[in-house]
Amino acid sequence: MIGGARSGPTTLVIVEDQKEVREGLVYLLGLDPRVRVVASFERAEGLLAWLRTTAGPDIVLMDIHLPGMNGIDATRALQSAHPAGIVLILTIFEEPDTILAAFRAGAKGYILKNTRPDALLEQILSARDEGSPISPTVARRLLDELRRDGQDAPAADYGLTAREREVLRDIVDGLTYRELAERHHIAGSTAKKHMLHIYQKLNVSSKAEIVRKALDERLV
Amino acid sequence: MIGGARSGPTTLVIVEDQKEVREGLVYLLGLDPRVRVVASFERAEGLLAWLRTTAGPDIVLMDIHLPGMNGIDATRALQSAHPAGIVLILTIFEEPDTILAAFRAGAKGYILKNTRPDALLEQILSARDEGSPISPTVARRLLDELRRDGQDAPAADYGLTAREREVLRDIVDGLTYRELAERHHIAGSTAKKHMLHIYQKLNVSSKAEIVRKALDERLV
DNA sequence: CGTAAAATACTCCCTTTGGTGCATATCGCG
DNA sequence: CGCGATATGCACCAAAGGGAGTATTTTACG
Repeated sequence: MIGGARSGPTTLVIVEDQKEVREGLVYLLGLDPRVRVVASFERAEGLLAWLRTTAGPDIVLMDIHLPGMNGIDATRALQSAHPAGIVLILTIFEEPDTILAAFRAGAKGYILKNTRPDALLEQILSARDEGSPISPTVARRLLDELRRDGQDAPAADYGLTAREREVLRDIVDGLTYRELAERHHIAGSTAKKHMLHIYQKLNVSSKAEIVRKALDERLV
Repeated sequence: MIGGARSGPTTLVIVEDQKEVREGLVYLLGLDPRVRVVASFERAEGLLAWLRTTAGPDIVLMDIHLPGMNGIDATRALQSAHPAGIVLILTIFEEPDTILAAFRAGAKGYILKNTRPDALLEQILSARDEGSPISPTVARRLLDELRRDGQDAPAADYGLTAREREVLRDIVDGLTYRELAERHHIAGSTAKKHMLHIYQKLNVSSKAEIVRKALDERLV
């Protein structure tokens, strides 16, 4: 079982097609007694076949560019077969799309190959303890991408005044003009007047429409 | 100007209320010639005041729990005054809400105080080069939170009937009972009757509330 | 200082909505 | 078959909402 109870050092598997890099990693990681590389593969298919007959390692270090099945598809396959398994992407690629795809596939971390050896080891160990090691460059890409996703609305504010935005918020919260008036210590008729202005600016004519529009366009 | 062209070492400012920690950081970071701590404050207000009279540093290390203005509000203020400035949160707190709030406020990185000194320095330097250093533990929280955001609709349907869901969709689209009735070839009073049932099932009492609830809980 | 925009407030009028009660038709299921 | 849930419909009423007009005070800005 991948990710099962450990005894002794954290067990690793490496999937990396370049022989020198693969052997370099095996050697390098072999120097530290806290981890133990139990297998390495140059193709993802090799790992998947191996896992059908053997207890899985604690962590898989996965390259992305591989002959045959790529690292992201392999991650997805691994996750669906062993949901508790920990896959860390270890690559030189940092395209936003690739990064997002990796995490969507279930990768727990994304480390760049230019990471210093001692830092690499720390990152790998952190993954075993419920962490998600992500190289700073990768993290920035990821945040940028998610920020764009989340909002990026050019914030069409329709020329609403500060007061009108306040009123709008309360309406979206379901308040009547009377309740709204009490909360802001103004007359109900004034609250209504503000709303009428908002209606004109947003080109709608009922509370239901305005709530929909405000939520859709994130005016609140 | 924060984040402006550098000459020589990366300049840092530290905002941290605990005297020992602050002085420890100043000392520790002072050992490396690649960075230079140009100021430190125990309150965010001090930093903001200082920035009004002085050219800003490359990077601000910001604690979250501070007397007076907290680190997240300070980050927001800093970002709105100096959009190019780089703020790294340096704290012991790792609550998902706090983490999200920090990034939404404009923080570029989020480092935990238990980070080893040499790693801390690497992280700080990576931020200057378009990176976003994020401690593994924090990254995991962030990914979990963002994953949750995207999907997870337990789809509470409140026992609505098929007809009621139809009516609900139209109401969310901003139709009046009359328009809705025409569209479905039923009487307006019937449309209203359906809505009254929906009100009871969802425990609300106005179109505005139902639109809000339907959109919030993805009932449409 | 003067002007324009914004915020405040009221009146009148009509429409829509929310709430209640009552009634009929249909359908599925035990 | 009869029961309950669903869908349909109407009447009535009070509350809220939408629209138009007018007017005073505050605030912002050149």
